[in-house]
Amino acid sequence: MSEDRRLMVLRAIVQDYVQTSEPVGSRALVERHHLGVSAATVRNDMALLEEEGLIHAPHTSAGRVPTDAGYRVFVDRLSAVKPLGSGERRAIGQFLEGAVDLDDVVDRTVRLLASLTRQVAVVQYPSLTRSTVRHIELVPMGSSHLMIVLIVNTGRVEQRVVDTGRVLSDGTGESLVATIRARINEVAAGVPFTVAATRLRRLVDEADDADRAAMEAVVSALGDALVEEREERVVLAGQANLARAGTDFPRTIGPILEALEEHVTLLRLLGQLGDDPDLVSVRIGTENPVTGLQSTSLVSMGYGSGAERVASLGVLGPTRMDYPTTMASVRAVARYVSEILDENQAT
Amino acid sequence: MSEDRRLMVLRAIVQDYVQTSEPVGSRALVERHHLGVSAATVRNDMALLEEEGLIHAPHTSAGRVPTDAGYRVFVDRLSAVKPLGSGERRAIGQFLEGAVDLDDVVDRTVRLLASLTRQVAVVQYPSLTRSTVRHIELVPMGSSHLMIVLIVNTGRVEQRVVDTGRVLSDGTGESLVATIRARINEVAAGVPFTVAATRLRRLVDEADDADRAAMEAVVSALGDALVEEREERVVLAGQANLARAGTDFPRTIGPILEALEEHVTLLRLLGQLGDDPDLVSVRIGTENPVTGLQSTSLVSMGYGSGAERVASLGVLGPTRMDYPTTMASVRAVARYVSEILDENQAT
DNA sequence: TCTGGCACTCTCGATCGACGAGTGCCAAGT
DNA sequence: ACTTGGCACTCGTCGATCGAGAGTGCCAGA
Repeated sequence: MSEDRRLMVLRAIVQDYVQTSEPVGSRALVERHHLGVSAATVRNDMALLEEEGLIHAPHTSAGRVPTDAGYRVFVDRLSAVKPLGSGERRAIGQFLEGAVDLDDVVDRTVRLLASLTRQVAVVQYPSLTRSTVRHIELVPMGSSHLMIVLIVNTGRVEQRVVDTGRVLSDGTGESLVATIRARINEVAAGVPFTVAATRLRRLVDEADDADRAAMEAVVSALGDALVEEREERVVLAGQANLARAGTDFPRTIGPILEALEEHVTLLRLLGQLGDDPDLVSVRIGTENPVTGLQSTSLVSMGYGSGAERVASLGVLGPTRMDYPTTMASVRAVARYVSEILDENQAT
Repeated sequence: MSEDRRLMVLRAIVQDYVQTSEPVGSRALVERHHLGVSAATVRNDMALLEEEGLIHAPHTSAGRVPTDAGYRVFVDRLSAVKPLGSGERRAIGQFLEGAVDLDDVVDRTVRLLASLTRQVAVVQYPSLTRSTVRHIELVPMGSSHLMIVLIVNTGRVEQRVVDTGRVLSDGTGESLVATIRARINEVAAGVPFTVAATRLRRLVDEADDADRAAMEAVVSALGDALVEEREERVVLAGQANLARAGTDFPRTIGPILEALEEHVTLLRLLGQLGDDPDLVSVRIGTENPVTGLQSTSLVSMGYGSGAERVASLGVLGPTRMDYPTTMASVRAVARYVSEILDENQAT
């Protein structure tokens, strides 16, 4: 009853099932994989694997299918992340090269991931809270309004219009804007967002009475940009891949699409990465708390400029998925995007 | 053989079919609609309608289903846009109120449309080419790089980083930036984009030799923002609604989802509006050239601040769709969004 | 021109049986 | 203590058959 062989059998089952998408029986197994034993032996092993809850028979007289736990063991102990071919590496580079914009980078990334893995790709925008302020620009609009443009080290840009409640188009107004601009950049530029937020708050207290109202308006708008849930965004691509694979996927396309429209829950999901930020995280089927995604697996990884991971990206597909290859793609893309952000950062 | 009655019959067929999604027979028709005639008479009318190509029988002994041409007649001659309830109007207002951003407006709009119509919603970002420049800001980054922030009257903001090829952090560099900023805003602010583009180009020629290179870099980056296909963007929501309606929709969910990922073709589609920009445009089934969307109808309308329509929005659903209600929703949302943009414009 | 009646056509769903895949278990072999 | 071939058994799948029901087309009469 060698435990090793049982795991080999599990591995073979997963591989075959992923490839054929049909329950795999003992006979087929011994034919396709040269385990040195007979079908009967494999059947015994299968019975044990089933007892352990790693595989499962849809009905009495069908082959076996891996359970979520089975996939888990496969991912953790029976497979290695398969390195990408050089062609694919090159394709990634070419596809992401020449993005002009953070928006553009994110857009290309999500499409690339989707076409690479033929699954649904999910990319989170670099989070503001984990970034640093690069510059804050104030642009007067109309007589009393001010547009605040916030530029972050990841290249992300947010803007907001506030009413300062006083005339800005005359001489004193203009110098006020200049003063505020200088002040806030002085304390905030190059500083992590969380720190900047508190420093800015202090700035309001120090302001002259005359300028306080305007300063207050600007600072609280900046604060909003952080608190607001909108600051966290995800982008999807490849939903069509859910339909492909014909009837393969459960009839549950509806619930999945619905779950994908709940960006808030998606973000929460992406946020829960494994411990090591440099490792690909895999969440399989029911390991995943979100209703509607319990027949899917999420393969994700953090990315970001510098050492910090500022956001995550990943792909979502049926639990019956080619994990080694998918993991390789996700990892490669995450690394590449990180590099690109690094370059932009250096700029 | 009164033509009028025949059209009444067509209308009844469309209405019933939309509601039940099952082919409608002569008996059911006379029962549900009090046309003052017998089933046999209706059958004769149906035979004629079929000859005209307005309805069609899936098989010998089933009821009739409207053809694309039948829906067309229904939309053009047999239905009025059904005004929205006051509750719905209020809901639209509440949902769109409090958007902080153009991104936010677009995002809320697309979600609103999707949930209102229970179909796939499509919203195009206000096109740059049809907008006017509000302000252009230059922010030095690092020693020789410049971030250009372009603010448009619709509230849209684009940014781009260029390398000017000379040091900007010293005194002369700073004054150079100030000069360029002043110059370009002088000629471009408040001006339609197309005009601004040519004026800016001229500015390069007039520049001092010393400053020309920097000016050139800035202007050509601004030009890029226009030419680039990226400048046109669409946002989708409600894909899950395709799956809802169970098997109702053809098995063609896959192709539809694929077509929806081709943003370029979607944009072209949205671009082809009817003549009157204030009217809802309806494209039914095969009237639509895009492969994969030929079993769907697109209900769309332009929107935008001021008199000009700067972009379109709409919904996409099965040809078997409640046209009057959908058209009402699309029109209401388009108008509301236009209002909001107007307000922002005024700001 | 409309209407009731009637024969005809076709789809849909249920039933049934043969087939085949795959298992579980047992007894024998190593 | 494992492994293996054999064998009976279980079920799901596939195809054919059949009846019911819905809907039509057409005709003859009002």
